[in-house]
Amino acid sequence: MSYTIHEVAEKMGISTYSIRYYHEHGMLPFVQRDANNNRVFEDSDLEWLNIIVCLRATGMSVERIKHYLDLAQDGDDTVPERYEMMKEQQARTLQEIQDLQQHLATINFKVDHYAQLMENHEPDSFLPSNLQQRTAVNQ
Amino acid sequence: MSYTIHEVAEKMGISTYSIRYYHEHGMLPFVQRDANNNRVFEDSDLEWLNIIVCLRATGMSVERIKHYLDLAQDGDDTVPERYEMMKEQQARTLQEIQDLQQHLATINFKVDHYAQLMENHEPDSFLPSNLQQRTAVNQ
DNA sequence: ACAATTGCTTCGAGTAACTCGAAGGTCAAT
DNA sequence: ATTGACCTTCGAGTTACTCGAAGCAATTGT
Repeated sequence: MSYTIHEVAEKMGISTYSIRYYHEHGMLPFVQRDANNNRVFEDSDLEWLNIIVCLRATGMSVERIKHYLDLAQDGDDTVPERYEMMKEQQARTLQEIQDLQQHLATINFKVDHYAQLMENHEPDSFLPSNLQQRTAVNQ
Repeated sequence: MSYTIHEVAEKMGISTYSIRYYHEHGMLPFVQRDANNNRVFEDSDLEWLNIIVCLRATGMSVERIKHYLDLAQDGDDTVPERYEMMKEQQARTLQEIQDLQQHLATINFKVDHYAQLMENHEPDSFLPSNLQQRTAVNQ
């Protein structure tokens, strides 16, 4: 089964621009061209793209991903380095999830606070303190 | 208590460059200057910066954050809009956490796979399928 | 007392990873 | 025959930093 760039973009939830960008940067080395020079994607290319999307979404740079994919093409000698890269990415992602949960708590607090304000028609008593001091004219 | 830009950077875990960037873009409207034109940060400025860091880390653009902070300075009439913004950010962050957890599962799988390979000194049988077909020379 | 160091400043250029528009080729359908 | 739907490349634009250079002020070492 083969796909156009738009079908792939749809399937993977990224833009055609990104896909071309990844291809131009050597991250999709097996993508073929048809008679009109259009890119032709196979299921195996989608597997590669899936890895790319996963690593990008978890904060690995395009350059590092390229390196990882190059390692994968260099055979089993590179398994230890790939292992280290994935361990690092695992740790980074765990940390990122924790950070986001912390930030989410902050946002939840804001949401609840504003909801209360709107329910009670009370003035905002939880503004950063300098707003109360320095822009008292607004109160 | 007041702080230098380096102290703030340390405290907040961001670079001095970012802090200057936020200040230049009107997101830290209350930061003062000393006799030598150096920025002087108060605890109240740290509260603002805390919000900025939280919203940036959860994917809000600098422009939107600026708008949110402007709303906060415009008084209680803007509470409903701020509420909507935080609801949106809440949803976005929940989604982002879910996505990351999914990606983490993919990475965990890779880590385990490589760990097994290294333990058993076996060739990699889980490469994306085109690597096995098209670069069989490496095996 | 004077030079060196430290720490801040602004300004302008550079970077990563897209993002987009323009100009153009191919093909199916009206 | 031309319209429209896709695809292409190329080059410029965008966001959010990131950095280096040049300069000023206060402190520190000799």
